[in-house]
Amino acid sequence: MKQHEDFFQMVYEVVRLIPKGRVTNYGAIAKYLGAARSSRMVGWAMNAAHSQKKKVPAHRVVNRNGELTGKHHFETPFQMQELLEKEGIVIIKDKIKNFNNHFWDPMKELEL
DNA sequence: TGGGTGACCATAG
DNA sequence: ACTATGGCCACCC
Repeated sequence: MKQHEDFFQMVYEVVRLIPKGRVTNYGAIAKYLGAARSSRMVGWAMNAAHSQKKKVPAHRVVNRNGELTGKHHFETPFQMQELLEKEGIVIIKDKIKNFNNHFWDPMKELEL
């Protein structure tokens, strides 16, 4: 029985709640889940996201600077940027333009 | 037991 | 903009 698998599922659930055209970062998700495990674990969870039955919009998760640090883990290195641009997000040199305007914080958006 | 690594983060200079 | 440092925690030698 692995505890981290529950954590993975929780991460995926949060990522699925990210609205189209919005993005968040690894640390925000870790914080929302109680920060029991660090943001590294969120990134690690994304590493396994592609093998999930239910799809996870992993392209909507970037690092704290709005950089597409996870692009190399997609099928092609451009896919992450293409998916985001398709949702109306502008990316310059692997960095999201107006990141602050697109940022979606689960702590603020999901709290009652 | 210990070192290196990683889709990270924060702070300091 | 950059580097350095410490923390984080699971994984793999």
